[in-house]
Amino acid sequence: MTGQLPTTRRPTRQRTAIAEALSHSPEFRSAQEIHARLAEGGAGVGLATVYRNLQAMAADGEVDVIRTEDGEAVYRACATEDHHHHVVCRGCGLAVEVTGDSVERWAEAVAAEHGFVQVRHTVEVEGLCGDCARRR
Amino acid sequence: MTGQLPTTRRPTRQRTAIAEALSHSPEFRSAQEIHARLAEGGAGVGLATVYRNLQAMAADGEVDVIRTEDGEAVYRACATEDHHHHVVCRGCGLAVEVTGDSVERWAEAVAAEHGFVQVRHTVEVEGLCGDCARRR
DNA sequence: ACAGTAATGAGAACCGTTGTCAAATTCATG
DNA sequence: CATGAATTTGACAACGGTTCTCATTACTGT
Repeated sequence: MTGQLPTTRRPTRQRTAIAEALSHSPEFRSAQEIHARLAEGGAGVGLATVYRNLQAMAADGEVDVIRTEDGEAVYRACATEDHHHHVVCRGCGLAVEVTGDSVERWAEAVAAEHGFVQVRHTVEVEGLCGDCARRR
Repeated sequence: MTGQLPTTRRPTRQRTAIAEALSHSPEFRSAQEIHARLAEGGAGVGLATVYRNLQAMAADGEVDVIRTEDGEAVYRACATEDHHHHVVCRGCGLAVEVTGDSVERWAEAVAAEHGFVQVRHTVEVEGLCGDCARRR
């Protein structure tokens, strides 16, 4: 069920710069942050271009996207190419990648049980990370 | 006893209407949807008021908030009693309630594994129900 | 009833994101 | 290398959800 679509992407200076910038940061970055970083780095890239490419990369599974608490989309180079989820701290925003075969199976099974096909699922786990919990 | 923070909330027609509308829907609703529903229901409530109250309710833990894939905030009355999830058909909207102890345990375990506490989770499973699948 | 204070509503302001479209870049060919 | 077709880019406008502003209205305790 892996689906590398026939993606026809042309390698451009901008696209490379964006991927590069992203790969150098272990943290999640917003499109605006990347745009700013590229701007001050001399190699300016249009804001719209940054958005477009990040979206495309996310669609291709090259990067992870999550929404911050205030709805901003933030991206990060994928640590694993596989399908996975995140556990997000509602205190500091720390996000940890986790995989969970059991959830995948459960989702698939419970959907099939009711005759559903082409199943997709969204799982969000949030809590307080150790540091934030201690800090309260 | 833990408690009701000294929240000085005044009971108003608007606030009640919002809570009411929310409690009648098992699904997550956006502020705009609630605003629209109240509007056509005769008892109009200002959009800003809907936003303010939903935020307040969320802050007080009366309702759950999650962000849709496109960044919109959606709210749902807290199901303190029967915690369950839904499998929603993206064709016709059919929603089936399902429970899943395995998911609950997985979420708890995976969070604890990374030192997270006060864990909450949201799980949404979507696909095409049998009818819709056949119809394509 | 009355004053004090929280809540409301209409609309403007915000801000992240997406759309527009002409100009620039890339690729495949001749 | 020249050329043309198809992508991609970028500046800026437009969008949409959310928040802010502030005058007006509705509760509350006395």
